[in-house]
Amino acid sequence: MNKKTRITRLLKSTPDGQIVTVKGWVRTFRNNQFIALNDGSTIVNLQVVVDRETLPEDILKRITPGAALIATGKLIESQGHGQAMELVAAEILITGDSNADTYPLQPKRHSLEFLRKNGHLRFRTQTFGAIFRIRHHLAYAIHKFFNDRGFFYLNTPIITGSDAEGAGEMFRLTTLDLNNVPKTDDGHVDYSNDFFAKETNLTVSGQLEAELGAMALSNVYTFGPTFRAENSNTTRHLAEFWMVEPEIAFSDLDDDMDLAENMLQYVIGYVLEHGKLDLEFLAKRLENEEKNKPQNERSFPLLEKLQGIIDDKFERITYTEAFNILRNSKPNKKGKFAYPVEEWGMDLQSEHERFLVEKKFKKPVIITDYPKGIKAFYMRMNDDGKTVAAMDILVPGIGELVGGSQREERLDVLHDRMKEMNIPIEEMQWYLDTRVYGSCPHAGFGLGFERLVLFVTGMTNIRDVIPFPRFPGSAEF
RNA sequence: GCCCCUUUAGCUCAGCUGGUUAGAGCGCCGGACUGUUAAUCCGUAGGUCCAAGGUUCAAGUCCUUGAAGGGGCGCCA
Repeated sequence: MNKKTRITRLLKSTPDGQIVTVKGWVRTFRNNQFIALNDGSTIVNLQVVVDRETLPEDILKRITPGAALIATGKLIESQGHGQAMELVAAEILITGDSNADTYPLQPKRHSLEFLRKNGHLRFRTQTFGAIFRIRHHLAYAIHKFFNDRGFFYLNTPIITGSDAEGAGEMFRLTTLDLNNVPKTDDGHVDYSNDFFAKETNLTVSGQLEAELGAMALSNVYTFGPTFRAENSNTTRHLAEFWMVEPEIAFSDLDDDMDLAENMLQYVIGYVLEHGKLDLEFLAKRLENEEKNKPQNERSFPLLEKLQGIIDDKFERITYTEAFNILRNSKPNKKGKFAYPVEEWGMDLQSEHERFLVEKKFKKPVIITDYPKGIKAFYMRMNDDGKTVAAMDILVPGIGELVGGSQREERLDVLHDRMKEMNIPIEEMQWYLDTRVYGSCPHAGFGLGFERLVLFVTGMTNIRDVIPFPRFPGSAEF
């Protein structure tokens, strides 16, 4: 079964009549003669030419969209115009038929909604093939980026016994009989007989554990599944998503921003090089999609947008600067914002982020030094006593792509902050110990991997860039 | 969780101020075709107009409720 050549490799060879075997799925069959065969290795189909004089009638009838087959024959320069080479089949072996009457995918454009409903087959379309190849390249590039810079890949727990991460609603995990939940005398759930003998959840972030690693290995990163039980119904949220969380010791917020910016530029450069054909396809797709939109609603052409990320430095402004820009902006003065910008300390809404990124600066913007009231307990207090050393990277079309901060390394300050925000200090001693023993300035950030894939592919719904999306009311497969 | 929109053939959609037998393109099926590129040409079949209730002489079309899907907002990555 191993004697096959993947189409991506064939395309790099010179066709001179060599005998090759390809294995893949039929996309279309034209003129009873031309099979467009795709094996998933590339978006490009290989044209397999069959001789209908010699090919048995029953085989000919079974070459239908979606059918799996093995074709062996000579690879020659194509006599047609649409492709450089083609395979003249001497032998066709169909390994799996596909009933054309019931196969949902037709050789035509389908809506993303329809393909979402047929999620088990959408991998076989050009669009989703491209998306998931790009997703792979991005994941690989992230590992490569960190590895090449001396970072260690640290696996933080998926099942967590810590409920103080404060990043959102958690999924509870238990083996208790839900029809007969044991209770303690005071009426609470008795976890003493549960699998872990305590309350456990699916992780919402590996950051706190990553900090433990960074305080010994210096530079670490996590890249794993993350879960949020929020009832979020948007095109940018999932209940199960993948997050990248580097953590760097002896570093401050500037180092953190540099790391994030360099990483984004590196991985986007990597896909521009290694996922060129897929990106070109997605770019054309986006262009067609937006043909009917009025000019001012169209997004920037995909490839130029990605090249711009590499060529341009990100804009860096403080929350206070952003606040002033927004307060004095035209839409704010004309009352166009649903949330007027009036009081320092307010959280920035989507409409504000979009104004800054898409109208004002027209490139990624890093906003730093947020008011302490709207940020997490572990972020380092600035000298003004009002803001923390936090940073969010906002990008066009997505909004928040990265959220990070310098961590509070001073035990007394951290202690006070935790008290202030009602974080259970007793349960967090393991975390505080990093500040008790050999504390140092350190920083890190979280990158929503699917949001990165959204940004790079130009797709607009996050459910289309993860193979098996989980969201409120839906956990198919 | 809140707001808006959509639901008509396998898919993508049209269907006017309510009025005869609900249409198109593509797909499927049948036929033609040896250089096609989502092939092309000819032909046939294919409908619980999302569901329930209501208004009306008459409802795909109007109203109410519900379901499913999409978009926006909030929560965030």
